[in-house]
Amino acid sequence: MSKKNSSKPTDGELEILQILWEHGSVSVRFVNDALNEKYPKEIGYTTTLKLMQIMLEKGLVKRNTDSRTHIYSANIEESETQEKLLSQFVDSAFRGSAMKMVMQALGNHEASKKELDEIKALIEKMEKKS
Amino acid sequence: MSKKNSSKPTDGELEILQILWEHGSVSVRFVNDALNEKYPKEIGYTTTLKLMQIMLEKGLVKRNTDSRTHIYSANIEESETQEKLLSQFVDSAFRGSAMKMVMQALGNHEASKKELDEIKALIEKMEKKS
DNA sequence: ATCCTTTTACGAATTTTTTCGTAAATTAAG
DNA sequence: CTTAATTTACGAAAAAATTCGTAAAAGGAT
Repeated sequence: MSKKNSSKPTDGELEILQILWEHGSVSVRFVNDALNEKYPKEIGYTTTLKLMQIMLEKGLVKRNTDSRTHIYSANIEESETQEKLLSQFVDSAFRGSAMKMVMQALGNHEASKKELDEIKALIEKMEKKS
Repeated sequence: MSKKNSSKPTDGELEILQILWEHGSVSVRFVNDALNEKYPKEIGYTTTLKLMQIMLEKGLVKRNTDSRTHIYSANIEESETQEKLLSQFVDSAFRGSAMKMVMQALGNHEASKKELDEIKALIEKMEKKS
């Protein structure tokens, strides 16, 4: 039975999770480099390390300590996490109206024909269900 | 010229903004009552007051001090704020893929026929543009 | 006028999140 | 082997966000 942690990862934690989701199993050094590539403001190595150690305690990541450089990977699923974050975000920023948010997102985004087709397909599937 | 504040409102601030966007011009007491109605854990009156005073300094809200009970209202637009928050959220939680997020939102949400029709109309409009 | 309640202002305590300095351990280089 | 570089562990400082206690001011009730 998994203990559900209703508190969401902090911004910093989410940044690291993104890297882990994208790259799988990596060292602290790798994550720190990735962060510093992304941001102008240099982030200290021990800062990243500490954050990842905290995330380990919280169960957000797991690690392999066989070799000296510990190898970390995500311990929560990306899509599940996105689902939770999304619902909280819709509540906090769009007063619970997912549709309002979808409309805003669609309106602001330059969607490709393929993407629009996918959405249309999804909508048709939903219409059949009802 | 409006100074663009790229830092997003905190969770607490956003909660209060929601109430202001929904109800317009209201007192601190009103906001505090609304918050306490929403949450099990009682929030002290002065806590809400202080937060709103800070928001005033930041320019997130404005107030009318003609009468003793000051009347606050939002000083930033809901849709503009939503737009900013949405783009930041897509970046931080969906690695920038708005479409992935839209799909997730559509999939998880029980949409009414009317809502689906609106989206279809929006998609058609977007297809014409391209 | 006096008392009671509400509201504001202010400062500070608390909690959460982020950041980093330092030391010890391990590995790599010469 | 000795030195230098890398990594972990740990604690604590710094920064950001939240919470509240207290006092003074303003109104309302009797």
